[in-house]
Amino acid sequence: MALDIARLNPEQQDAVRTLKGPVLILAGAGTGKTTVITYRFMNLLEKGVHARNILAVTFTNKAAKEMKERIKSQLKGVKNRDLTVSTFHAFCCRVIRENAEHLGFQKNFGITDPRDTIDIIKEIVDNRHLKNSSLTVKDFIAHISNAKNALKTPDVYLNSERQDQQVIGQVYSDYQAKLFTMNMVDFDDLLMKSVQLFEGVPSVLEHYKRRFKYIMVDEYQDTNHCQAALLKLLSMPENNICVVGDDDQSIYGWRGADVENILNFPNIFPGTKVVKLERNYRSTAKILEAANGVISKNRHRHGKALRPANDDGKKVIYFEASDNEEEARVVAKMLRHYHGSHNVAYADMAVLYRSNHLSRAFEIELKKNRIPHRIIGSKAFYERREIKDAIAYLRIMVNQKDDLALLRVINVPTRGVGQTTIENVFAFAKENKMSLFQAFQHPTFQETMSKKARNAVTKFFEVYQQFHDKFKEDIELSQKIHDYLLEIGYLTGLKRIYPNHEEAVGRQENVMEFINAAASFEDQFDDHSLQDYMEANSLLDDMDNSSSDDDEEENGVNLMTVHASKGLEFPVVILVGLEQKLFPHERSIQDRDVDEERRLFYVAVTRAKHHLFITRSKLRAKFNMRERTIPSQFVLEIPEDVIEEKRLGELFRAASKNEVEDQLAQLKAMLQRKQSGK
DNA sequence: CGTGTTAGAGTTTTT
DNA sequence: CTCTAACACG
Repeated sequence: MALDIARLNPEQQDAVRTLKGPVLILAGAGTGKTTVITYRFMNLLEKGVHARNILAVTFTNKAAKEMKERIKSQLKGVKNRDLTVSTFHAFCCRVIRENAEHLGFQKNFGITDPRDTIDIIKEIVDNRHLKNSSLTVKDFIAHISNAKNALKTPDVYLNSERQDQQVIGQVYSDYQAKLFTMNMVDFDDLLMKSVQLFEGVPSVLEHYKRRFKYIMVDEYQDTNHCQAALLKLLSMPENNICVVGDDDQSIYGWRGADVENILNFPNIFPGTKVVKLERNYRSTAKILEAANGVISKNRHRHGKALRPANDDGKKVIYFEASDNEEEARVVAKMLRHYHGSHNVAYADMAVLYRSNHLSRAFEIELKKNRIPHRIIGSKAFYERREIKDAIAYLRIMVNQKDDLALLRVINVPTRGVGQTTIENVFAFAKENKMSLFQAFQHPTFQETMSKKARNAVTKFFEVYQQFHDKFKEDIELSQKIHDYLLEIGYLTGLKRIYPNHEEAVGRQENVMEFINAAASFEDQFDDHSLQDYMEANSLLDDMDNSSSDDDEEENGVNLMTVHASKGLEFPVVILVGLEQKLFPHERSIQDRDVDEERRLFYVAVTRAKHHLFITRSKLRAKFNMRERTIPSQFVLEIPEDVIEEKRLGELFRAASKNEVEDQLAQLKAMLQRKQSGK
């Protein structure tokens, strides 16, 4: 099928047609960025470039998946195996795994979850008696992460003249040592070690350069120093690199993203062709005027304005609730109103908030009103204790050096391995420089254990060994996981861990759901390897909660943070909690970096296609208290002629027929619930 | 060794 | 309010 480039506007065509050399596409929100990047990919294929030689990098799994699907639907001949469209982290993970030996790691290394990092740093702070240092565990973690993003090794800190830097260096270096002995890496390591690998082993770099002759990067404004370095290494000297981004949507500065990467791109890659996409096909003119008006308050921009392709549309509506209960009630009512009177599907509406904890109030209210909804980005499922336990059981199966995982499961359910045994095994492992896994099985150590503990541990490792072999067999992965968790006593043990019958059943269902997720992974990727499944799990991003394929939820209102909404669009957007100290967030005000918050607000506003409804609560619940609030400065920055404040009575016109029917259905549902409840 | 209770602390955003 | 860590008891 020929590519229909003619339907693109001139700037878009220009971007799609420029295939050689460095290209910077400055694409405002809703200007057809994804279309351009996908078309350009396909144009490369059409001009004879092999799919194998193209690398496309995105930030989220969802974006990667979407792009892959768009390409595959247009070009049937492309094989999945040849397409490299992945996130930075997934790509780097692959690179490191393929070259683990160069870094001294075993190929089956694991990826820490953030909780592991906390535990490790805590222990280090303890050992080094840094409890009273001015830096908290959190601070150390942040410093280490920033260091990695900036490609700084522990030595840089250890060699510093400043004492506080040296302390960070010590913790950093201990942390790396600990990860190494556990054969694990963290998120930032994936990126940093890839760069170190490319810099340190030219033949490896050469290999990937030969493979990936054309590179495309989405959301380039969100790259950090490390990622930029990686791309430069890979693309030099031909520099067939095309990056797409929008400096006005740079919202990950706190994570090390450096807007300078996109601002300076033409200087780093001389001869860059710059294409600006400003024509917005998404939103109404009024919504764009609101967005443009607010973002123009920022300095230090590339400078562009969104030009509307659509009609004026409605004004932005602003509402001040007296307290958060009322805010939630009004939002629910508004959703119903749009659904009933404007015929908008619930799935086409989104409730956006600055921080996660605000979601709760709306969740409760929507449940009460029986409005179908889903919360995107709550990793809550994976945070559940029983899921973490199940994962730990699998982690130790993949990587025997994973002390943290073993520690987590050795006594879950309780097997008689108590604190004394744990302390002893730690000491023994340390003395003999071995992993806990080895120590537990060492005859000398086993003699020191109580009979009860010894029997339990022996049984544990017997089952372990049995399944260690079995996992190599080519049987259905989900089946193997199920049997393993059953045999080792975890599935049945849940009843003992949670004496409350109902709770035990609920937890068990969750674990079963987790096992089912493995089945759908198998179907999707035709992959029965436990290691690959675990890797996919670790690299899951919050948008990727496919675990709930509930129809109710799939077709429901979308609740998410503004960060999570980037890249998405909705006919109706409800933006809540627009209060000073909440949005912009208190910390950004202290740090005098309100600009990034303003960009975040800009992102939120530009998600809306037709209707934008903004709320604030005059009283905001905080812990147990209620605090008086001030309207967000951003609301005041919206040009007056495109926003109107409404009072409670003015919000809803006479209810339409649809709406009445809707409410009737809701009443019926409530009645039924009451009856069945009694 | 295992479990239950209580005091205390904490809410930004995430690959 | 909610989640966690420390502690005391059986």
